[in-house]
Amino acid sequence: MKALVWFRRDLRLRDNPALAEALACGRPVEAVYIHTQHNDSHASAGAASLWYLHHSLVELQKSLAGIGVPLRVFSGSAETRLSAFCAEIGASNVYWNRVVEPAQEAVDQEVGKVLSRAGIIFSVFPDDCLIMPEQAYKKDGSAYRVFTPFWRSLQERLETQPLQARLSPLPSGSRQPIACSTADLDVLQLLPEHPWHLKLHAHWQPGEVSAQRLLETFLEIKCAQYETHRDYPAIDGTSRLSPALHFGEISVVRVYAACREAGMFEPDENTRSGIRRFLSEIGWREFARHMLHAFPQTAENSLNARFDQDAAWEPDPGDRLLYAWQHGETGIALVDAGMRELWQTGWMHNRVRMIVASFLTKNLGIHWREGARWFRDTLVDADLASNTLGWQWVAGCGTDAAPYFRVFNPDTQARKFDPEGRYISRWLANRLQAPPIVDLKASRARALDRYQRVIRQTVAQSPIKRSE
DNA sequence: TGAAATGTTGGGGCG
DNA sequence: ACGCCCCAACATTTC
Repeated sequence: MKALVWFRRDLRLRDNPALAEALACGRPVEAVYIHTQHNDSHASAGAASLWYLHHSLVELQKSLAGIGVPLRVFSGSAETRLSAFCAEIGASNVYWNRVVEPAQEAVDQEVGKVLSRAGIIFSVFPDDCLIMPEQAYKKDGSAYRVFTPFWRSLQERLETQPLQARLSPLPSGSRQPIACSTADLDVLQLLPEHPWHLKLHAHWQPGEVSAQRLLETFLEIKCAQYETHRDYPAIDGTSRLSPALHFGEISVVRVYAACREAGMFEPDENTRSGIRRFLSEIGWREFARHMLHAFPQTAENSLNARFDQDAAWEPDPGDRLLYAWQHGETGIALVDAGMRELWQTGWMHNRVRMIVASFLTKNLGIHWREGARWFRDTLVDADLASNTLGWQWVAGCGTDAAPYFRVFNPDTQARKFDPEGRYISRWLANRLQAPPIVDLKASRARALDRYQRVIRQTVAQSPIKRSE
C-alpha cells in the first residue's frame, strides 16, 4: 500500500511536516494537488494568484520528481477526488498540512468523513501559522482583539516551544528520481487565455528555491535598513515574501526561526530592530489568521456591523468611481501609481496599499468589500485573512482598527515617503495626469461627518429598534 | 502605521 | 530699553 501526500498551501519539500512523515513511513509515496473552483465566492482565488499557483506547482512537481515522488493534479472537490485517487493508486494513508482558513477547515471535515468511511487512515499536521488559532485565544477563552498583547503573548509562548521540532531537513534523494512532465498541469486551467500574465514573470519567480533565496537576501542585506526603507515604496526594501508565505513555498516557522537566529548575536542595532520589525509583520499575518478564525463572518462583513449600512458609504452610480480607482485613473498621483503597480506586477508596496485603501473607503466612500475583492483578484499574494484584516483596519471597522478619523492624504504621504517622486514617475511614466475625481479636502470632511454619525448612533436610534 | 486646526513660544524687526 | 507685531517652529487638541 502507498502513502499519499495531499498538497495544499504547503508547496515545498523542506520543513513540510506531512511530506516528512509520509516519507518516513517506509511506503512508496505519491502526491496530489486538487484545484477547487468556487463560484464567485470570497474564497476563490483571482487571476494573478492562479498564475503564481500554476508556476509554483510546476516547480513543486519538478522537485518532487527529484526525490521520486510523482505529483498528480486534479480539478474538482477534494472529498471526491482524494478517495478516488487513493483507490486508483492503492493508498492506505493520506497526509496533509492544515490550511488555517474557515472554508478550508470545512473541507478538512468533509474529507475526513469520506476517508474514514473508505477505511483510509489520515494524518493532519499543524502548519501555516506559528501557533494554531485555537491555541491563540486568551486564558479566559475569548479572542484577542488588539495586536500588541496578542503578539506579545504569542512570542512568549514561542520562547518555551522548541521550533526546531517543527522543522525538518530537505528530503534526501535516496529515492530514484522519476521522469516528470508538467504538461498535465494545464488541465487545471489556472492560466488565463489572454497572455497578460506573461508580464508577471519579470517580477516573480514562484517556487521553493526562490522563496529561500528571498529570505536569505532579506537576512543578509535588507534587514539592516528595513526599519527605514520599508516606508519608501520606490525602494526595494521589503522581503517580498508574501506570495511565498501564502502558498507555503516557505514555512512561516522557518522564517521565524531564521530571523531569531540571525538576530541572536547581531551587534548592529539597526539590523536587530529591522528583524524585530519584520517579525512583527509576520505577527500581523498570525493575528489575521487568529481573527478570521474567531470571527469568520468578517471575510464578508464588517466586524462592527454599523459599517455595513448604506449610511456609512456614498453612492457610486455605475461604479464609475470604483472603476477609476481600479484602473489608476483617480487623478491622485500616488493612488494611481499604486494601482498601476498592482496591475502591472500583481503586488503593491504595503504603505501604498494603506493609502489606496484609505482613499477608496474614505475619500471615495466605497465599501471596503469592493477594495478587498479587487485586491483578491489582482494580487499574487492575495490571502483571505490578511486581506480581510488589512481592509477592515484601514476602514476602521475591525479589531484594533485605525480610528475612523485617521484619513491619509495621498499628496502629503507622497511628499513624505516619495519625496523625489521616483515611485510615482516609475508607474505613471508617459501618462497624462487627469484632474482629481474628488476634492481631497471636501471628501475628507464628508467622510468624517459620515463616520461620526455611524459611530455615534446608539442602538435606540437604529431603524430596527424604531420600527418596533 | 494621520491630518488639520488650534494653541504656545520665542526670536527678530520695528517704532 | 521696551512693547508690539509677525510668524516660524513646535506642541496640543480635535476630528
